[in-house]
Amino acid sequence: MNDLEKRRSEGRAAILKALAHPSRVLIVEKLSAKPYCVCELTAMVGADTSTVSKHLSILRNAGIVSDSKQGTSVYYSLEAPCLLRLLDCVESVIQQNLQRQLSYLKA
Amino acid sequence: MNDLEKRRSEGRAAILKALAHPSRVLIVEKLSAKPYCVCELTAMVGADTSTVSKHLSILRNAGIVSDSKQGTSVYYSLEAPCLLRLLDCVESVIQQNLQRQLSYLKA
DNA sequence: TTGTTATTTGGCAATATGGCCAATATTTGA
DNA sequence: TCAAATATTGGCCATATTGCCAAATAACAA
Repeated sequence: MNDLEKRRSEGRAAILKALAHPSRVLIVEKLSAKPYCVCELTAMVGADTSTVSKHLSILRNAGIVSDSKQGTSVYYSLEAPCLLRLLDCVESVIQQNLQRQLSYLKA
Repeated sequence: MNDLEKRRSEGRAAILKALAHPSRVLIVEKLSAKPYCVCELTAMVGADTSTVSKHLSILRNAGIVSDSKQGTSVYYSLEAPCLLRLLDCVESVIQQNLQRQLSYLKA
């Protein structure tokens, strides 16, 4: 792995890592419909506000979401629209795995 | 987050987690061209054989790659073709972040 | 059988991640 | 100004991840 490849892989892995948590996946899916504030997302995720806030800051640092303050609330929006197709691909891997398991059961 | 949503997010995050490591991203990119054995991938990644073997087992457990033994070697192949488009999306997020940083510099 | 090559597995130490609580802004409205 | 509501940050602990070494396993050839 040369230096260029190494930096490329590290950059890509960093984005994937930012997505790779159940709560963060859920947040991205919810934000694909419309922006939500932290308190709304907190209710959806079902964790402490501070925990959700930290998840959001991870997504923001990765450039996946953006925030804008309105009154005392902070609203988050999805920045990268292609992420939904990305999740579709992930879903197809899951479906393929299920198919495989089914065919093992039959055999 | 109800139970269905919870399980869905966990499943998707598990796949993303399997991808979210520089060496594993590199492996997926290399395997998109053609299958390689562990020793070839070990050379590409530049880590201990045992380390690469463990990375491959993580990818295999996620259904992202499959393996087939040929002699004393084990060849790994990419199972999910859409993963390349997934990486393209990740790349576009990176490019978008760069654009943003550039426009900050200009301002 | 014995040795060689290729791979996997177990074990361990270092580091990273995740979650809650408590403390600290920040904005708004009484 | 003071209190209330919303978010973020710091601290701490439990758990997970990663990478190397050493040991075990598997296939093959002499």
